Amino acid sequence: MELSCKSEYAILAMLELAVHYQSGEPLQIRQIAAQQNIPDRYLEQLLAILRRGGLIKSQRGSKGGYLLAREPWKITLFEVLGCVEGLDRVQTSEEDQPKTVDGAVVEEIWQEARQAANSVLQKYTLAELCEKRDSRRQLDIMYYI
Amino acid sequence: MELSCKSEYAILAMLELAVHYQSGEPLQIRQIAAQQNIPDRYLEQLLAILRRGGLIKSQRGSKGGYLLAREPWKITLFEVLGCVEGLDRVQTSEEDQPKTVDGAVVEEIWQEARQAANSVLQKYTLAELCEKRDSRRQLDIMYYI
DNA sequence: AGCAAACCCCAGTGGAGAACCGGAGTATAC
DNA sequence: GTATACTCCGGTTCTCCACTGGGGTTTGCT
Repeated sequence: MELSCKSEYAILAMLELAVHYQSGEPLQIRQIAAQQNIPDRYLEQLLAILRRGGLIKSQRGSKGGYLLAREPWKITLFEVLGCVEGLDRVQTSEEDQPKTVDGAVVEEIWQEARQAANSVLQKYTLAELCEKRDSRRQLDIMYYI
Repeated sequence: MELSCKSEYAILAMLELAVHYQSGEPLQIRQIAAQQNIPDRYLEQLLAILRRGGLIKSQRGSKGGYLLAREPWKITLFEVLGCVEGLDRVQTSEEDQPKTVDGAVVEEIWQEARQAANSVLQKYTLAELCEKRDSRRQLDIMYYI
C-alpha cells in the first residue's frame, strides 16, 4: 500500500507538464528532472511509458520535448498510475481461476477496497493537483512570514 | 495494488481459525496448510508474525496449535493485513520530511486513497468473511445442480 | 551539408524483498 | 521420556525496483 517511487515520479512529471501546458512549448526531460529532483535517465523511461499509454506526446529532435496529450483537467491521477503501474492486465482469454471458494471471497473484498481507492484517484485531475499545489504554496508563504 | 501472496495466505489462515473458533480446540499448522493449500513451512512464519502482532495465540507441545486471540467478529481484515504487511510505521518522533511542496500534495492525495481502501478493510471482520464464504458455497452448490 | 540537441531503444547492475526450505532447539501431553 | 507440536535462525532462488550506460534516430539551426 505504499506509493512507489516510480508512481510518484510519474505524477510529479505530469504535474510539471500540466503547469507548462498553457505555454504550448514542449518540456524537456532535463528540465522536469531538475525541477522535481528525478534522475533523468530513469525519468526518460517513465515518460516513454506515459507516451505509449497515450497520456503525453513527444517531439523529437532539437527543441523537442514532451507535451500533455490532453488538457490537464481531462487527465486523472488514476490514469497516470494505471499507465505507469502495470496496467498489464492483458486478459489472455480465459485465465485460470481454479481458486478455491475462500480465495474468491478474499479476492472479492480486495477488489472492493481497491475500487474505493481508485475512485478517489479518479476524482483528482492534473488541473486540480496544480490548484492544490498553488494554494499550498500560499499557505507555506503565510507560515514563513 | 496487487494482493500479495503473503497477505492472502494470512487472511485464509485467519479465516480457517475463525471457522474453528467455537470448538475451542487449537488448529495446527499442518491442518491449515492442507486446507488452504499453503506451503506449511512458509505458513509457520506468517503465523509467527500474526502471533507477535497479538492476533492469535499459540499453544506449544503435543496437541498444540493456534487459536484466535479474540472473537472472530472483533478482528478486521485491516488488522490482519496491517500486521502481516509491514505496519512498521514506527513514528520515530519527527521523521524527516524535507519533501518538496509538490511531493507533499501528492502524498496527501495518496493518503486519502489509502484511507478509502482501509475503511473498506476495516468494516470486514473475520466473522463476516465466514458468512460470505458460506453463502457463496451455497451459491456454488445451486449452480452445480 | 553538418552538427548539436533532443528523444528512442535496449541492455545490465545492485539491492531488497517475496516465497520458500531445512535444521536445531524447546515446551507439552500422554 | 518420547512423540508431537511450536520456535528461532539461517539460507536460497527469483523477481522487481531504481538506476545507469551505450548506442541509435530525428529535428532545428547555421
